[in-house]
Amino acid sequence: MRDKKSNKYRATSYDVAKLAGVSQSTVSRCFKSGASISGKLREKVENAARELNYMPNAIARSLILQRTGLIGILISPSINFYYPEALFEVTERLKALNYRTLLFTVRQREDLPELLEQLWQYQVDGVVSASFLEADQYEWLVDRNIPVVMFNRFLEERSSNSVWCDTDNNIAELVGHLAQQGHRRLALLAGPPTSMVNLARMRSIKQAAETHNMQIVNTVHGNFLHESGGPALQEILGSNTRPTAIMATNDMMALGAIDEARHVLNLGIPNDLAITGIDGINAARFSSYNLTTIRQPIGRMADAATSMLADRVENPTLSDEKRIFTGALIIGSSSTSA
Amino acid sequence: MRDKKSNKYRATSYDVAKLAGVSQSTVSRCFKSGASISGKLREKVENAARELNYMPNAIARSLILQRTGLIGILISPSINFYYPEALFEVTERLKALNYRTLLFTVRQREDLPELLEQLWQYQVDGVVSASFLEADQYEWLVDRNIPVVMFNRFLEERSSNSVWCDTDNNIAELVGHLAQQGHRRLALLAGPPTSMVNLARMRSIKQAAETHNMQIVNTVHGNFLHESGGPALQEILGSNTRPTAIMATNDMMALGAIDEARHVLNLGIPNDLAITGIDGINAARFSSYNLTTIRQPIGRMADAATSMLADRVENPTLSDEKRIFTGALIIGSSSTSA
DNA sequence: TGTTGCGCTGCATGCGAATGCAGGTAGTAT
DNA sequence: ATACTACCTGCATTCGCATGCAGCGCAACA
Repeated sequence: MRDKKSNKYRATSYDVAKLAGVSQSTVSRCFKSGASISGKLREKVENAARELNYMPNAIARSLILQRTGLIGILISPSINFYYPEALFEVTERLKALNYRTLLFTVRQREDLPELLEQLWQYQVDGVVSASFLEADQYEWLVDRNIPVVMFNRFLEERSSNSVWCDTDNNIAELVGHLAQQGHRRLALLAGPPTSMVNLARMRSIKQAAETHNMQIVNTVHGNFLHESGGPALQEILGSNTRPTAIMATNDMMALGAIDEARHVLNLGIPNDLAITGIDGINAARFSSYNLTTIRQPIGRMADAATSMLADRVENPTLSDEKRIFTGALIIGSSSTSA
Repeated sequence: MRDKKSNKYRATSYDVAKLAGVSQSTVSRCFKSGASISGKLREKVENAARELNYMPNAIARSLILQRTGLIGILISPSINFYYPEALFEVTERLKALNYRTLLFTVRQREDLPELLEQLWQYQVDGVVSASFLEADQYEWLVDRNIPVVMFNRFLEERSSNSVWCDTDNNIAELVGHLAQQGHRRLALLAGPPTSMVNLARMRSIKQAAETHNMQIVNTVHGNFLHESGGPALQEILGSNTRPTAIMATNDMMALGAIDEARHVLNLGIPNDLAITGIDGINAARFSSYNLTTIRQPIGRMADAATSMLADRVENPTLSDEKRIFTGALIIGSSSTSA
């Protein structure tokens, strides 16, 4: 045992008990809300605790309570990149619910198995996943009694707790807007074919285009980053049938395309070419771009995810729930001249 | 005790021991690297563990080892906003060193005392602070034997472990560049007067301006966000002596100023007005802006911070160290016509 | 065959706090 | 004064794993 005299020694509830002249149980009860303890003793304990710099050891408490108060967050770089506020929103809301955030970053699918094991070893009370997560990995956690909420994702194969933004209607509205502007030939600036968000958005766009009798003359895949917008635009415009409007499945690529169009190809946006995005990232509002896009209600989604998760930590028998939000169409000058 | 038959029961080392026909200590040793255990028993234990889905409980292990493997990260929104990769870099490097990240977001100074208590209660092995942290709060942690590394900050009052980017020389170079372009009158688009980063940058700019015999005609404070760049620009241009160049103390405000200049005031950048930033954020490279700026080596800084911290967790007696990096001047078209 | 030594294994205990239960005290009612 | 509550408090145990120490078996050596 380390020297109790040393200023580095960390006082335990026993030390406080001895100094206050009470038992360890009394000290413990003193730090637990709603416990029965008399005013006199409480004061003595609190004084002793203050003198010794005592605070309860959350690790020891977790061991006996079978609850750590830790929530694991799985997050891929992209979500933090496009919605840097999302992680903060989730963490702050978890804190308000008295949970702490154990952060795990997920670059690639292969990282997951090890991360899941760490979640399990650290006894997290629940998991928010804002990254890939296969159905069987979801199940792996559920089997171990760890509630999971998927953020901005859901599983096709089975029910799951998830928070999702359904942009179908917004996209239909957006395509309608382009049709109204006289556009008949679209090109799709898509993201990675492996991305669920990308696929869902592509599907909606295709469907809406059909409804409005618009032709999708070309589909090119980028990687969701700004730098992939330019090359993709070049490829789109290099083919035989030129579109009059380009719909990107995220904002960043749309910005890249706008930059390429204006500064490399000397095209006027929106007069020579209309460009739209989806996400509603911050930079889309900058007046250099003023991008037409669809904004997702990230704050409300974070709220939903954390409260759903907390409910399931309290009551593990709750069945799965999917909360679906809708976005907001934002018409900017990248698709309409003022 | 929960029903062992239930599929929700979590096996302990005792369960594995019983199934494998060995003692609990043997199971424990089997999961510890470098422990003495014979091949035969190891195999038996591993089979039993697999059958029961057993993995060691990191919480119980932490209790006895007096080490949690948790590193607390204090981070304010702004750093994640300007360098969304920083948090990921730090977390991934910590993971490589076998530490987990306990994330705490810091909106305001007042949040800190409570967060520090949580760090202490959760027995973190160390702390990376990429947010405000007063000298006495730093001391509070050090007193409790928790090593701390400041990221992109340091303390004036006392020595500390910190990783810092000294942009003095870069700023001198940048001012020299503006002088060479013929600029004589500068304005300062500063950040919050409470921000340490902002103050350091302001000081360097003033000093360099003096060296080059340039006049700082005006200093206006924004809040480091894009939206504060426009109003600040208006205020700067509204005063009597107009500058020919504006130096912002971060990129985001510089972009806001450029947008305002071009799209509201119809000024040509850089011909009517040169604008520069500092940070080297992603958007600064977008060809709509092509901002002249100073880029900080965030990846290397993250590397330095995590390895410094790990060293101090292993060896608490190591004295404080300050690692200072330098940035890189990036000349863009916001300060020179092509 | 007896002895020494090494390498494993198990026993017992401890990490720090929470809690069921028993016992104790004070206050109220009879 | 006695009985009965109600309210506190302390004892002892528990959570799951790590580890010092003792004991045991086996091999090598004399």
